[in-house]
Amino acid sequence: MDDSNPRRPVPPTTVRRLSTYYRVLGTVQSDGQTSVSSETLASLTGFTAAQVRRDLAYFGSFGKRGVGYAVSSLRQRLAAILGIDRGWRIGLVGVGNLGRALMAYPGFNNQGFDVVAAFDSDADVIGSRVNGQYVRPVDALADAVRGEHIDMVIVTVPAGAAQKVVDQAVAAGVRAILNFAPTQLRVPSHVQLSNVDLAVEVEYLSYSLAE
Amino acid sequence: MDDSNPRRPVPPTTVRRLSTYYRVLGTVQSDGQTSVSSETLASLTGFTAAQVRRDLAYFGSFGKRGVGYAVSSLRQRLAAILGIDRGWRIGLVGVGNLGRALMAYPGFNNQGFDVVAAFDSDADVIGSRVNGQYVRPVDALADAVRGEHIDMVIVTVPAGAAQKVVDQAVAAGVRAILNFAPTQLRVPSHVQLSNVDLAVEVEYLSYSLAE
DNA sequence: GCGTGTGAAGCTTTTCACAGCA
DNA sequence: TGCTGTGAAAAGCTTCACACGC
Repeated sequence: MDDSNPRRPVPPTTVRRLSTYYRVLGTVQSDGQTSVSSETLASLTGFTAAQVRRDLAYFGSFGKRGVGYAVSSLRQRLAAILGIDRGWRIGLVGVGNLGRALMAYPGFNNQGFDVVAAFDSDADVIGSRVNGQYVRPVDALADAVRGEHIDMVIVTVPAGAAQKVVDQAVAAGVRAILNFAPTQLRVPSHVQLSNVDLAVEVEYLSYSLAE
Repeated sequence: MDDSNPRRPVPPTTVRRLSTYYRVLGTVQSDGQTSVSSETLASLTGFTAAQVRRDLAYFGSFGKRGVGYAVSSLRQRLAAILGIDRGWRIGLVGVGNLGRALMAYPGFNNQGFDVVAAFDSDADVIGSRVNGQYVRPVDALADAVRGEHIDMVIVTVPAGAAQKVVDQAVAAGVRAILNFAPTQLRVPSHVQLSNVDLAVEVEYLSYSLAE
């Protein structure tokens, strides 16, 4: 079969790895390779070859036995599966250092994601231009979500301000929230929420060192 | 038992959650609560009560049946378990927006982690002061790791520059690397490596929306 | 021959459900 | 009574190992 619609439930761990396959396929492609084996993808990503094959097989039979995977078509497939070929419209709230870093991140504004609006509460920042966007006041968020069809909001405000931002975005009909504030957010079940906690991995390393 | 030394192997997932318990216990403590139940910790973190109890039980019997966990002593315990009471000395390489965001992150430079040195390759940034640190040239990294006993290096440079930075840090004897560059790094097995890929979660959300 | 795709086994992690203690 | 700590069961994920097709 070579359908992109999974017949079996796809583990979240698999989806997160797809993102990495997509990235390294870009570099493999730049290197002029047209075919790549699960073994090679494994060594480029740090996962195992069995994981690579299993992960891809959730979505179809993309490889050729005895050969490997066709780089360019696999990459396109992954883009379709991940939905990064859909031009999601993203609003970013909180244009501090982290917000700016994300707006400039290669593979964010670049590959598939359009940060189409940026918001902040700081009068000194509002009206300034960051990465091609004029920063608007946070109060303008709800109208922008509605009027400019924003699908996803990235939250890079301080923890204390995050829930209010999210409530406004949700009320205005946003479909997904990516939260970088170190706080637990409440959203209705029809809104997708993902959290990135920048402290978790340092503390994990700290634990590993301390053991 | 109430030893902090686990008798059974601790799942990595548990360690990552400890970090979140530690954070929310801070807010519980500020609220003046002295005791907290697994149910409450669950609702504050988004995990389940069973997970909370199981996670903590890996390290001892910290709770009182019928009551809950003593907030302040549990928090101290977690700090000891995670090793964030040890004052790890951290060097940060790449003082772009992401690097600056991390240096200013509440609960980084604050709670247990000291960014004691910052490095960059940009002549315009070198010598400037960021979050209390004078930015030094990347060439000074190895000497600093050796002479100033840096335990951990945070890498926030572009992907293409990351491996070289890591090689220098490793050669100079660093024990752990936290990598934010979207690339697979090679380190010897005695060096702990963790990766944070900022694109993974957006793409995960994108997948969820696309389904 | 080679490398994918996949049953089956093995391992990890979560959830259940309740005994036991404050 | 209320809530922890934990065996046991269930679910989820990874690894093994090999049949299959290029």
